[in-house]
Amino acid sequence: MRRDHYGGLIVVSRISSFFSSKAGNFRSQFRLLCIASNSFTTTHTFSPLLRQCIDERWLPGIKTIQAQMLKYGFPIQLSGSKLVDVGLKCGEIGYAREVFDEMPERHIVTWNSLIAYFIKHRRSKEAVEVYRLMITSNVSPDEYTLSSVFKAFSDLGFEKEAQRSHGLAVVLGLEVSNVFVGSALVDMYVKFGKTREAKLVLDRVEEKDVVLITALIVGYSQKGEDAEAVKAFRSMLGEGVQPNEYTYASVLISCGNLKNVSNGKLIHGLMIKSGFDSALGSQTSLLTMYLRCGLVDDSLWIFKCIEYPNQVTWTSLISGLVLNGREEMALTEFRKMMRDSVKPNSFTLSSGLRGCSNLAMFEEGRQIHGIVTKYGFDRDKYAGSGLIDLYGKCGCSDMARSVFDGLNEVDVISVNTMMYSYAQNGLGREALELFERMMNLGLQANDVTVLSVLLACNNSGFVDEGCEFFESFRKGKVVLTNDHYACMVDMLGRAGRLDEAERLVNEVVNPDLVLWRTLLSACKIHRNVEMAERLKRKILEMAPGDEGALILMSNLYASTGKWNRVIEMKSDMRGMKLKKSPAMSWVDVDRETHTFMAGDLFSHPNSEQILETLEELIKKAKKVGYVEDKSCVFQDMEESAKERSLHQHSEKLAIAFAVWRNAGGSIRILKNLRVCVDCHSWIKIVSRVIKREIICRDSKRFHHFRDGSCSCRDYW
DNA sequence: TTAGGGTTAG
Repeated sequence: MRRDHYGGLIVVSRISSFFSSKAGNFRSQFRLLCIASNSFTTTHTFSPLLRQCIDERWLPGIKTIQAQMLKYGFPIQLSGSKLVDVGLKCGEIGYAREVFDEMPERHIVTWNSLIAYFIKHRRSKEAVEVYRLMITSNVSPDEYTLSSVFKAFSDLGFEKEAQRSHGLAVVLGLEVSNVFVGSALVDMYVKFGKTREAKLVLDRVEEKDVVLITALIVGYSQKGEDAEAVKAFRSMLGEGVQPNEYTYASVLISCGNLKNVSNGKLIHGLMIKSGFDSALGSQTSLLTMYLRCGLVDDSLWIFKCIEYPNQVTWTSLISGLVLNGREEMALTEFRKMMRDSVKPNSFTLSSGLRGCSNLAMFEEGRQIHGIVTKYGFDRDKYAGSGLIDLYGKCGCSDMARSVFDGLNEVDVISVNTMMYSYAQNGLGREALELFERMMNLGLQANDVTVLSVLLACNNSGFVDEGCEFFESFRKGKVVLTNDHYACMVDMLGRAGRLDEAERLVNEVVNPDLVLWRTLLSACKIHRNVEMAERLKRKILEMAPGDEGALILMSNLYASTGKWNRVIEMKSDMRGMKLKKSPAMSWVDVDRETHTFMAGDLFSHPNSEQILETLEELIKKAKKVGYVEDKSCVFQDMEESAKERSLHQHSEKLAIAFAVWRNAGGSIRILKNLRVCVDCHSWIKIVSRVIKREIICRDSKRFHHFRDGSCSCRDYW
């Protein structure tokens, strides 16, 4: 390059030829010029270069020129707006802010750009600070400012300030005339949970568009005002506004919550027609809708059509399958997701864990715990609650507690889960201590809290305490449901306070079958035939042929020796084609689940060994005092046959199998019905004989058998 | 040169 005192101009002309060239080329030439030429000495040289750098939003170039200009003492007369703009676009917020702060006057666009940058990067506090500075500098915000800043207010929960700015938007006429401002306001009120206000804003906006209406639908959907969401969707169609993938995504969730398949299918059709059925977000909602409506097959078909399911899609599938009682399939899908290298998040993990806890799959759950740890969700409240639930439902309250103590945030749900775990495992005192702590923390109790407290009292036999709690809950904020009453009825009923229990049922506005059946089962325990018959009539009026009631009656007649009535009941049941569901037990040995059915002695491949071991165990148990309790046999048969029938209960078979396989550790049994008195006393003795803990989860609660006694203290 | 909405959970 030629250097003379005209050098600057020569450089300029050369540079001009670079203007049309591509960015990369320009930049490398620029660097060369910086190194090779000391001709950057006139403003003529700087200006075009600077313009090019700005056009290319190339901050390092700008900075170099600025440094040069400073070096040669040229005044910097640059447009601050441009520099801020370039700074923001290059992500150099420090630089942009520096320039911004030095500007004596700022264009409104510059204010807006800075606010928008902070909001985009979720730095709401700084956005609001700039906005406040704007107001105190007497710069009037415009539609761009307001449509941005409302998001920051909702993010920070600044309701009062938000209302003042809303007032400003009204004064400026922007609330009505600018749909961006309107949408931002709707979105903000939705995030504050104020759908009524959001709707009022929407109604005032002159020209409604898809985003505005969708924001409101989202609000309704997220707040559980699902019927309103569907209504808003309909009126949107009526007004001729075309929904898009976001709209479909939200309204479908509401259809799912309403279990309104017909609407859901209609909307599915609209989606296909308008071509929005291939967007992942709306596909995921479609999947969720079908799952919440219980149409598992349809949802699997939808899932199959999704080419690249993401984390959310997988989670939706897994949680939906668990919701529909398809835990095994949910876990298979969970494993498939991991194989496809899609990372789970805390939602996914908690869904997977719930699948395990429903089936008390301890080993499988432990493996997911490993994944929870691997991805760093150990202290997360969602995954954590899943773990607490798992360990609670597997009978390991200690492990549940250690997860609970490690959480980085305790909320109502995690405390509830922990309390419920204690309650199920008969650790009532621990549950109540936690309840007290929760009150001290100022956490608001909800319906699950109330249920956990009552269940804790029920399962631990704290009847008087339970009644006291119940009375105070009645005066509290939580609306009591039939479930709460059922728990109390069970508690009073089991304690033999049948009249009180019946009075309580009569106090309920809409007593359901569960309540009456609970009372009936208390009659069975206390062998109150007269009251039971009265209740049976009532239940059969409500639900002719109710299986639960008939079985309870038949067992009650059997336990009071009224065999003729038993035969009558059984033939009635046969007439109605009702069959008692078979008693089943499941036991996990070496990560495999084995199923046993009462009375089924031959279908297991190891039947011979199982029966041998069982005989051995019964013999040993008898030596230390086990005597069959034949009152548990609800069939009229000879005494020896009764004994045989008792020996064939599914949990006895399952335990014998586990003992034969001699896998270490505790024996974990899951049962579909409740444990009978005979098995209960037998297992107590066996736990001492074999010196192993046996944990049995029946349909209602846990029994931890250890060294001859059970955690339920024989009260269940 | 500046602006708005979604899908998964206990």
